[in-house]
Amino acid sequence: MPDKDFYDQVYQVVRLIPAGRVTSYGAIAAYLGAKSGSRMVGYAMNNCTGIEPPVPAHRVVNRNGLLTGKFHFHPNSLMEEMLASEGIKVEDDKVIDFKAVYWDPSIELAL
DNA sequence: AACATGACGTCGC
DNA sequence: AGCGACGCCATGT
Repeated sequence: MPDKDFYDQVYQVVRLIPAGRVTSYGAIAAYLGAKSGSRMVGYAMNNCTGIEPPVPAHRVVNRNGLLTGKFHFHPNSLMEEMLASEGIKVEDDKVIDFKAVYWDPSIELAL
């Protein structure tokens, strides 16, 4: 699979997400330049399971702060547990105070 | 090479 | 405000 570097880019950014913070697929996509490739980010995450080092995909949610990929985790409840373990409150599969814990790579990593 | 799919996002109704 | 459809780009078959 060529362009695997794209995935690595995504993984790298996700790994840079500080604990207790979350970001959106679109933000990562935009940071990588594929602002319209939000799906690609999610697709990359799909492959993140089983790679090394592990990627904190639980810190990545959709634009609504919804844990869309929650069902993709081994135990579908692991995601919110990990988030809760980092201080992120999750309710009804969505992040509480999303904007408060939001972490935008385009800003935090500020090129 | 073409078709179908996907952990999203945005526009339209 | 809630639901449906289209668009984008890369991957796999």
